[in-house]
Amino acid sequence: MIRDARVLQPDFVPREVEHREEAVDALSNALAPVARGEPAETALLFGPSGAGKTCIAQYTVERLREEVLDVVTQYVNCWQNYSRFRALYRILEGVGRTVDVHRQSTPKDELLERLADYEGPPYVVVLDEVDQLEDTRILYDLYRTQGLSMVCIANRETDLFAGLDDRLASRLHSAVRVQFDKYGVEALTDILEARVEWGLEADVDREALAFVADAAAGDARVAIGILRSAAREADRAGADRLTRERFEDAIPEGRKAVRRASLDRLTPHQRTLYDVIAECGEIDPGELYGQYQERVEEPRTRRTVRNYLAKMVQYDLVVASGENRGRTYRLADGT
DNA sequence: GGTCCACAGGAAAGATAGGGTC
DNA sequence: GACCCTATCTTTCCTGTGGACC
Repeated sequence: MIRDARVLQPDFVPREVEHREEAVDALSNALAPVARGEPAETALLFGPSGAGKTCIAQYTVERLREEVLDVVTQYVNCWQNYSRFRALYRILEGVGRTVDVHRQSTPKDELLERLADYEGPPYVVVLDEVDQLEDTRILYDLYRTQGLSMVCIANRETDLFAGLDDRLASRLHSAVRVQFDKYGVEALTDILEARVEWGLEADVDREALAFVADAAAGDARVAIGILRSAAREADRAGADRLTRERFEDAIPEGRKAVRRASLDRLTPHQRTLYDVIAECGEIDPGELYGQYQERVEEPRTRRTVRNYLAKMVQYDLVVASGENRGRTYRLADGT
């Protein structure tokens, strides 16, 4: 059943992309000056989760590496590397300048100096989930770094620009923008069909894949998660055919897998808050804090809990509605 | 209208952990 | 091993906002 499991992984970058030719062209054009040894234009990729932003960025950068001999690239997930220090560390890692950098004892200004001293080939940095950066001043520092080009990925343009100072915002307004919309059922079906062709030895009809695409509501991560879950179950059962029924059974697990990836990033205290909200449906902050206090041995202060909740809202796990005394929390749709 | 209260979120200080240096 | 430095997390203090109540 499963010939190549890699193509069913969420971070797989295909050799050919489906239905995103315009985005690939726009990004390729922005990066084209690199081939002449010049810095590329800054590119901003916006769109909802599962719309293919990360995949297209990595695909385009990979094609660039095929065409240009002297180019260095690095992918930085700003969700995981949200502090200025971590993000800079990852960027320096891309050019091999972290040999004697110690995570706890090297001032971040020194990291910046090292980056400024970089004199190698053009360097393209993909900053994924850039709106998660704690300190967006790093973008200004990168913008000013000679020979370094940025591809910034975020869900919404307003989320990114809300956190920027005026100086940087005005510079980024001239950057190349690529907007991604959710995939339609047809497009998502094509993507699934290609994955089946590359990675599975199975009989799957297009109608069943269209059913999966519809269930995923335009989110490629969810669609591929459902496909992966169904393929795994069929493999275990020794089946050689993926039917609509099997996909129907795989939908909860496929969705759960995507959600699990987000929940795994929560600390135990954050997870307790998430569980309380999950059980109560919609809850006000006072009640939420009370229940949280009862469930953990050493509860954090209210202020820290507010920080946790703000982070979970940023992660799209929780939705905060209303202001001040009218504030309530509930789980985000689909979680 | 004035007061109280619950809440959000910024700023600064404190606590902690990890690594380097002597 | 003691001390220093730094990043990160947490707490404390504070201000602003808006609903409820008198």
